[in-house]
Amino acid sequence: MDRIKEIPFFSHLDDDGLKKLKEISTIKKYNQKEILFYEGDEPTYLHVLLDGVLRLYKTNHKGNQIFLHQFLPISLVAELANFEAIAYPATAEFITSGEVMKIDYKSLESDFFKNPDISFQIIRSLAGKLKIMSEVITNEIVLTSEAKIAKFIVENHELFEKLKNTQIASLLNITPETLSRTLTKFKNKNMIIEDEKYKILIQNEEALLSLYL
Amino acid sequence: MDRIKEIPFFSHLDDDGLKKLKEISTIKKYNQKEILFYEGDEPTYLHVLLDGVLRLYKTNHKGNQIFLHQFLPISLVAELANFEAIAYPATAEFITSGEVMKIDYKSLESDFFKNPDISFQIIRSLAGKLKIMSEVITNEIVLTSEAKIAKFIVENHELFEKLKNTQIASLLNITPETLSRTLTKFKNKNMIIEDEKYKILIQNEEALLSLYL
DNA sequence: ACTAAAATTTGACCTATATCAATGAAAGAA
DNA sequence: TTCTTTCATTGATATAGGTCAAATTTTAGT
Repeated sequence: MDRIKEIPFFSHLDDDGLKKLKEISTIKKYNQKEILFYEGDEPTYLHVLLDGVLRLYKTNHKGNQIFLHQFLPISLVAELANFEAIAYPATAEFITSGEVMKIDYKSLESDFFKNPDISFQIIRSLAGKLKIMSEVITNEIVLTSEAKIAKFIVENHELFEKLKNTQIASLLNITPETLSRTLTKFKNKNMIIEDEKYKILIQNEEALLSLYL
Repeated sequence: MDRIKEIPFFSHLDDDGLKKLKEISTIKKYNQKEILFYEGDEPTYLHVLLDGVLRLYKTNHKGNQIFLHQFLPISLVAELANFEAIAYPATAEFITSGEVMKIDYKSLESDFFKNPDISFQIIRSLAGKLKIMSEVITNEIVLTSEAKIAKFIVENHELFEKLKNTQIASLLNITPETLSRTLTKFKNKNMIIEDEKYKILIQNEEALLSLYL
């Protein structure tokens, strides 16, 4: 259980603090596709993702998943619901097997909030989440599909080698058809070329940038 | 300058803390339509809105404003940019005349973050902002226009008396035409009636709820 | 290597909502 | 009150992107 020390969030704790923390927390393993929490659930735990990839999404009126964010270890998960005493605003699903530390939030609040180091870590973590949300808003509300794709190519073109187009489409909350059509358009305009299979090379970065900046 | 004491954010400060705070802050008045900060600006101050109504919005590729939130006094504004050392992700414009306290953030950080009360207030404030962002995402990405309007009627029907339909449309990020057509539809389905001019009465709340829940 | 399943591409079509334009109603100024 | 500007309504049209379906290509399992 000395893994707690490796969590940046708690690395400043003294031995006494670590002991208390162990008392109010448990570690649990999850399989792929298992749900950590559902949109609407009441929060009792503060979750720290120790291992695996956790996907956060909302569901729209048609039942489609709207991708918000993917958590990689080690990170604090969905702390908003805890601090505001509201239900989780999104669903968290493991897309690989994984492991989380579940901390009883009520105990944490009373014991640890006096600790400035912890408070500061929480502030950083909340600010980080806010940044993610702000980016979600930019990507989903401000940008068109074409702009989203252009941005993704510029910022993550190496992912085209690693991910299927269906997966990329799902990260961008667009359909694979739209992604395919738009990539074809970009190729026809010589903005990108497909060097070898699934490897995209940017030919005209300015043109791509101009689509979203 | 004893107004600082009235700011919930700083109400727990002792006299010494208040004195320091005064040294690193100024109060400034703004006129209607003045801009507090633009999307993309680098933050140097932490802003506390003391008076007036401040609108936060992003601008899309066509130059349209996308409404995010309206701040009412007294509240801490746009703290994300400060904590994450990134540029402001949105523009803040006064829609009435107003007044803000501008606090030099760097000094605040070094002096006040050790204070657990302040840290806790900041955590609450960040969590509050996160909640707003989460609601923006729900409203803008998850809901259809019809659902947004139904939700607005259920939760804010009294605002129809106070605001023009163009203003409501802008709060919902839809066009006045869409709002008008949808209201007509709701009236035809006897979900709402327009009692007297601009006063909307809900006739069938269940039907409205079913459109967005 | 052979087959079944999954992913991609392309075309045809659909839908929600924006845009544009015209008309009428309300509000504010003279 | 009358005039002018703003606001609301309605119809016609445009458009981005989704849905459905079929053909083709790629990937994975045996």
